[in-house]
Amino acid sequence: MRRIAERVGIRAPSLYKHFPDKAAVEAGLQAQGMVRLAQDMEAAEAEIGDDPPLLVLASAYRQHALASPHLYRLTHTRPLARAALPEGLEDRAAMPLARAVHGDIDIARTFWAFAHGMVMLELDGRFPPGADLDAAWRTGCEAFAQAIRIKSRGGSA
Amino acid sequence: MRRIAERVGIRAPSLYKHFPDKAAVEAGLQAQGMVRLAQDMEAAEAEIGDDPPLLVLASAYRQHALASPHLYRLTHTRPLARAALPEGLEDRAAMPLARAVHGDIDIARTFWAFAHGMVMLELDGRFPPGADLDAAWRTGCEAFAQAIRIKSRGGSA
DNA sequence: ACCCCATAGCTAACGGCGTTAGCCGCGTTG
DNA sequence: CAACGCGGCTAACGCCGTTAGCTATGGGGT
Repeated sequence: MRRIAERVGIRAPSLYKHFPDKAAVEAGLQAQGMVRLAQDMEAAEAEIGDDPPLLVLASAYRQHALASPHLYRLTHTRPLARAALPEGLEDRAAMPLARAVHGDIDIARTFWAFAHGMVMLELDGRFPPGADLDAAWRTGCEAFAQAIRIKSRGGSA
Repeated sequence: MRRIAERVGIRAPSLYKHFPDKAAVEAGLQAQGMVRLAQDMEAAEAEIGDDPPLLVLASAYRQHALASPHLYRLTHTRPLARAALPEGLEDRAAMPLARAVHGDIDIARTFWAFAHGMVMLELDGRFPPGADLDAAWRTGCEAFAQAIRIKSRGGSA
């Protein structure tokens, strides 16, 4: 809080004239993080073209997280302060993935967990130094793409 | 540190006669967390039988994390203090999964990320209240099992 | 047998954290 | 023109990890 205050040219206690406590500041930053995620995912979706959709979304997700790791952590590694979130934002951020998996909620959640896990392990420096993370991302995306194909065998073409 | 000391019937500064600092205590706990993980994964591997290996390992992993969430966090959400780790322990914990994926390192890493992501999202209360997590776990395990089958089509039977 | 010193406890205190209490000046509003 | 509230400020509280420095106890060497 003191450091945030300093960046704004203010003393720490004055922050409490604008936010009730640290948690509220974090909630505001979470909202910002969700907005940026939604924007980045929508931008990625628009650029899918003929590439594998999951791989495009996954690459964008990874880049999103690595570009501002602190904000990513703040946004995604604690309970989401939904009360302080613009209405519909959470869904908006999830829609590009939901469309890519043809609305299959289990695959969506599973793929989300995969991407979040990959990102967190990378941010936390958990992979061995030489690990080929691009290959791992590719492998994961292909596995889920295959799962979608199988699941929709009886639903569409 | 004061709370740990109290549990041992000691004052906080006396802890520093046994550990150089808080990070060293955490490293010790990380080592304990890794030992338990290795034990739990080995136990799961022994009970695979005719069940899907990935699903058995995944269930054990999830149970392991949910059984002591604080220790799981401490062990797996920060850089691993490898220097303070018994030699070979990290590999030992990874072996059951490595065997289940027939040594495919990319699938192993990917599956690990999936499991870690699922666990972290659950621990952080990130899933919507009614979410069917068992179904998500099942879906993920099946997707990776399928990926293994495809990959080994040219290698073994 | 005795001395010595390492071990392992203690209290006091430091700087940093989030936070609260209380003060003050300025600008807007009735 | 007075009143009030908004948004700054300082001082201080209780928590945190950590350090300095004191002390008692107990095992080993002469």
